Amino acid sequence: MQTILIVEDDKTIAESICFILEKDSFNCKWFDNGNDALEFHKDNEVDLILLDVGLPDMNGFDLLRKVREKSNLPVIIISARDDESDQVLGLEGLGANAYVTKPLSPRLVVAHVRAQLRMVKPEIKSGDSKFSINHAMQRVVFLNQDLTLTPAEFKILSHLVKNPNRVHSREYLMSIIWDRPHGSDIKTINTHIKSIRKRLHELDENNEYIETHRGIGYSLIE
Amino acid sequence: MQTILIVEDDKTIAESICFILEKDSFNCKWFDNGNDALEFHKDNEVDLILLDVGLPDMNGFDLLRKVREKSNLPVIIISARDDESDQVLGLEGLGANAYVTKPLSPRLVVAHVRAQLRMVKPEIKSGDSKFSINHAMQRVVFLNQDLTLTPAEFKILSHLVKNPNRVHSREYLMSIIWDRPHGSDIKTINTHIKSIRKRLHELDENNEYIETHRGIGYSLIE
DNA sequence: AGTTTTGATGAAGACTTTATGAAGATTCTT
DNA sequence: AAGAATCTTCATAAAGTCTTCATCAAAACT
Repeated sequence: MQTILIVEDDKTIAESICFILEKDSFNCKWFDNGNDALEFHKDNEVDLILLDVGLPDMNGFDLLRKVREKSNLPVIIISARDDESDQVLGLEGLGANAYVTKPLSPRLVVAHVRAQLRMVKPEIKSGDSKFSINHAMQRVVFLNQDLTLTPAEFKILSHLVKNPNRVHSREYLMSIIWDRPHGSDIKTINTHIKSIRKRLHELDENNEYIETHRGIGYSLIE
Repeated sequence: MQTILIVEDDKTIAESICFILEKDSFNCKWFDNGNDALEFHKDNEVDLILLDVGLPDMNGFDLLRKVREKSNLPVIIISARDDESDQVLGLEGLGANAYVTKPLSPRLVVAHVRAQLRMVKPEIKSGDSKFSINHAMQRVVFLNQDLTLTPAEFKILSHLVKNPNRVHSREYLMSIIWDRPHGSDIKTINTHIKSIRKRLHELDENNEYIETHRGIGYSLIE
């Protein structure tokens, strides 16, 4: 589970953000002042900091500066001031990753949190799928191994990986392979699926990941 | 140099952002519509997209969705609407990385760009590559030996060395050889790759360092 | 159970993409 | 301007991929 550190002196705001974050199964740790937050950060593993720059004991920017001396974990600044030079200072000068201005909705804050964490640990799907996509190499990663696929196979499998647990018709999978209409036999898909399955079996004998849905199409089971 | 793609139909805004970005030594590419931008993204290496969601030909969100099918590069949304649900949709639903609302100052945009790219960068090369680049001499060092390359070969190979383990399309490799568009046959790249491979083989018989990705391009394996 | 429909499988052939060697065109040097 | 180096094109060979087809197996239907 990922830990979010929230540094915010307004208890109401902090609580509502924490509430949503925890509902989203984050571990949320709240501090109402910079020094305590810094202390916690020193000894604990933190994945992201939500930082109100208007703190009583310490300027939020100072806190950010101190954090940045030790780590470059994502920091989202919360500010009551919609001041441009503040934003530029925070983002560029001190290395914050995002800047949200009050009034803020907790839902939006969570969206920002997710957006940041997505970058640090890309491709975390709901649940921990055995599949992920290596865009840079045009490969599908299966059980931490790169699968070498033909272009058509890659197009099909990556689409299944992106949309698991739902049935995709052969017609639709055909349309993924070709940019423009192509008068090929629909059964071609069967053969492609066959070779994808074969490659998957080479890495994992036991399981059936691609399920056939009679009369409809195929789906990938997570 | 990093390439920023800016998709924005307001010429004034686009130009002022481009101006600052280029002064900051980014390579900035502007499109006033989604389709052209998508086309460019297909064949070129883009490091970040600045996306106005209010486009004439295509909803910006659709563009983002299409981009996300192929890559997970950072996307910053520019929007005239300060609408919370739009922001949440962009950030969470479609995987944008930041959301900036108009009116915007170019300086702030650049700050956001830097903040995003800072996160992606940690592709620090582990120093144990068999390749390195001697810029001063315009040479690639391979197994501690200087490789004599022609200008075109140097441009291609040094780019592969700088960005190993990812596929580079022939179109993109072409654009590296020539500064401005050049109506040459795309297959020219095959010939250059051939001669680079030949030179590498002269120093190391056994291994295949440049991998062919059918229908896509080439990559250098570390 | 027998028939029909649908999918799986393996292999052949068509087709597409890439590699290769060499020739022609271009550019650079002297 | 001649010669050398480089870049591009071309034809052909080789490799890889896609599609089709025939056959078998499995499920659904009577």
